[in-house]
Amino acid sequence: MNRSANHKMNLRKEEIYRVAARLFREKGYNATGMRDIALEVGVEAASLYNHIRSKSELLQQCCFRMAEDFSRQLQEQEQRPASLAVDKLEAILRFHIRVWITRLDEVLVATHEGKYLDEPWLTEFMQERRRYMKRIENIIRQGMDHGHIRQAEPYPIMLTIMSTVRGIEFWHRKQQEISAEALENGLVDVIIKGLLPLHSPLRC
Amino acid sequence: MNRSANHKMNLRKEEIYRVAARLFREKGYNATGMRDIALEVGVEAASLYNHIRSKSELLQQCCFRMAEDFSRQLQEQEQRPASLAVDKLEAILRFHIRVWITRLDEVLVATHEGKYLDEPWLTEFMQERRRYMKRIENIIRQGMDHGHIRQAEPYPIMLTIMSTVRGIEFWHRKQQEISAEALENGLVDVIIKGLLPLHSPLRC
DNA sequence: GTTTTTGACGAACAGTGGTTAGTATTAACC
DNA sequence: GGTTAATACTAACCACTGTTCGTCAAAAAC
Repeated sequence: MNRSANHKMNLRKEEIYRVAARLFREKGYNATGMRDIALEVGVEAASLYNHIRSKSELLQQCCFRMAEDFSRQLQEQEQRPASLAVDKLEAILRFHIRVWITRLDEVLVATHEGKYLDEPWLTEFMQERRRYMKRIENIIRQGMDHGHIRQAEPYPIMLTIMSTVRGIEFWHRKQQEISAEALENGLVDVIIKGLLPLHSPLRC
Repeated sequence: MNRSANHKMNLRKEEIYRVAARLFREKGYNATGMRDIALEVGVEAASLYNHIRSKSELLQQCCFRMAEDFSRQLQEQEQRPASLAVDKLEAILRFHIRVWITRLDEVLVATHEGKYLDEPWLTEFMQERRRYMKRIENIIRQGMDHGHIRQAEPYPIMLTIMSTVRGIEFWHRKQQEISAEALENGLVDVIIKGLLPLHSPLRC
């Protein structure tokens, strides 16, 4: 098999993967049948098995591709100087936001449908997520040690960074009445700068 | 049928509802069978239908009970003086957090499995959520008009208030290494006060 | 030009889903 | 104590699930 054939094969597999990710998001993993996927690919359900091993393999791809992309980005931030904790957190937050804006299907499947992974992938996936959260907590702690982040519980801050992006799901649904840039900057502002006005007695 | 019998009947129905909410959260709506629910209630699947009309009715209860509780709380806040926008938002946020801490099953089902509602409930449910978000946005705008909230896009702020609580799901899973009170106050702090330390040049 | 591989197909399987019908058992009411 | 209502049970139904099998046409390889 030459390179071109290999490429063509992966194209079809990739198409199935993309259709599956979209349907898994729209209808949920369990409510999406192989026949639904096949219909949108333009093929019979049985034919899908010439390209993939099983339905659960599609879910695994969704989850672990996202996990790897997130982990790789976090590693880049970890390698920057320790004094830039706030900048790291902002970069991490912006990366999260952009993924949720540009790759909503995959990231929502990984977030909402990951619990349907079979073992041992389920355990591996949840452990990886736990580790990821711990690494962000460490960066927050770093920032507090250097005095660049005010003293507070690192855990709720980490949860907020992880969870704020989920609102982007609603932004996709409505007619996107504000731009992607305004959304990103707005979300970063809320988390990084806070809600209160400059002259508030609570701020200074 | 006297009041005691009526009460007893509602007790059984309520038990089914509670079991269903827990299983819907743990395994998802579609992956939860009537036989699963029946097993935990201690009865055969067919017997459930002496108390409920259908599986989807259980989902409807989850979704619309939560919707009503949230809407009622929001109405209380809306009736307070307009000058207290920040206090309103804090109260709303604290209400959200407490619901996510004390009634995780129901609120997660409403949030994650609501899309499996049949029509016309699906449309009604999503419209109600849209309205709810608009009402919060209005409070934020109110605060900006009165100068109690710094000028910014109200939409991302609303999304953050709506979404931060989702991280509480992870807090439930782990051994709750911080208390519910510390979690609540920590989350409120991040949103209301922001991340940066007091002496940061970005704050003052 | 022949052989081999790829990929699509229709049919079918075994399991599971929510739900209903009919019946027996228990509890409440007069 | 007999009647009635409520609720439990067993059995079954039918639609649908992910997946496999054997077959066949087309494209790739030699």
